[in-house]
Amino acid sequence: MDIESSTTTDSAATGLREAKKRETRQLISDRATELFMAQGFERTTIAEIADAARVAKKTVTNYFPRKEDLALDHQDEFVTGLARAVAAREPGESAFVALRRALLSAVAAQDPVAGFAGPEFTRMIVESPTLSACLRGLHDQREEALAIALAAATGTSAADITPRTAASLLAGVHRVLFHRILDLTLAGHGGKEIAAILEAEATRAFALLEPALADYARA
Amino acid sequence: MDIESSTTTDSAATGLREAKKRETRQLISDRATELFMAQGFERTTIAEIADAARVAKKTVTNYFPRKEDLALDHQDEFVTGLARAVAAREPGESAFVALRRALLSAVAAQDPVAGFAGPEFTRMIVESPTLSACLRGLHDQREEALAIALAAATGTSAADITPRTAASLLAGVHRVLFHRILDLTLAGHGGKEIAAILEAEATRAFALLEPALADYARA
DNA sequence: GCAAAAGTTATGACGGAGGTAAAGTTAGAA
DNA sequence: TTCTAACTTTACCTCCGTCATAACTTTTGC
Repeated sequence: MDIESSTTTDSAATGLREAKKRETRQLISDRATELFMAQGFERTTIAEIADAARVAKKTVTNYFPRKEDLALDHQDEFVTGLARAVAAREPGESAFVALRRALLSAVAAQDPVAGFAGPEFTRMIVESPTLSACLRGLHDQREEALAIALAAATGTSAADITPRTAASLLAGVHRVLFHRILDLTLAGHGGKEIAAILEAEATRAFALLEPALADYARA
Repeated sequence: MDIESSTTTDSAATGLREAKKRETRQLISDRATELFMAQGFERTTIAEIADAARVAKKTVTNYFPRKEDLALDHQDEFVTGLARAVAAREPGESAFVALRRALLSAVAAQDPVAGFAGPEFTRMIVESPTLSACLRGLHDQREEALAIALAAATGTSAADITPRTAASLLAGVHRVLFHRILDLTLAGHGGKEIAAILEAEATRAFALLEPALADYARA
């Protein structure tokens, strides 16, 4: 899922114009990704991307208002992931258990949203201060969405300190493990190897938090 | 303490140049703060600040490489605060107890580093995406420094998942309460009132985490 | 005590991101 | 076919952050 809500529509509108729009957008995104991977995010200018895609500079910034939007996709899926895991938890399951299960299955599936993004993509992000800052913002939004979900699940106000603290703790564990995957990816480890390491470490990390939140927000 | 380590020296070096340097730096900082408060961070250009301080544009960016540096001072104190609290904990005291004590005393003292920065300053930060992103980065650095301190305190590697997770949890609580102070400041509450609210909420927030980390890194 | 050298500071000029306005072009409707 | 609305393009602008250059203060050699 992309940033724009328009992509949630089923491309039902009369095809030709919409189709060309999609193509143009995808073309720009592809060329941008290629250039970012090849020469880094900061070293790539919007003008270069526009030239590579054979469009005007303004067309690029029209589809992607900020340069970071060209690199970080699936933002909405990332931001809402934890909140959705809590909302979809099984009866009798606590938020803690649901989020631990979500992380372990994401690790087992080597889900890009959990941090399995490949060495080039990972290097692109950590080498760019702009993208790193953007990623921090996404983690923040994710925690905020989780706090709202926890407030709803426990029948408390979203301004209350308890759901906000719980969200911070739970999202914090996810964030630590996310960055652990990034670190291991940069160290040259393969996906399967990382998944094996992470399964053990995630279990330990959640075990540390378990005494505090094992029963919080039980459905 | 400022960003530059040069300010740690006692201004012993031959006076004239150093003195003028200090004066110029302070003058720029003062004019910048005035303008930021009056018309907001994003709406203030470096050229305006330079004009107000009667110096060249480049002189401003020479002292303050990035625009954010003009607004956010005391960065080092903020970043190292939690790690220092752990390093200076009393014998028999756990990291959890030391950090709870540090927060409660900072709240009682209405310490700016804890978030008591006044309504204008607070509004300046939250209304500026740039400054908000910068603040997120500082929180991140603070957590990282805490992780290193906890690894040292427990005799584990800084790459280990346990100190990193513990740092995330403890710094997370501090971050939630920091933003709570910001929210209450923006809502128009006074410092004493906020301190009273925060004392109760901080106690609750730490109580939530206590079962997990009460004995972690006991000195 | 003086002059040259060395390091530091301020200055003007430049590249890139992001935004606005107006004109040209193309898809879809009457 | 013709008109309307949208998307793309062009040109221009502001502003941040960096590069090479000029001016100054302190230090060093004589």
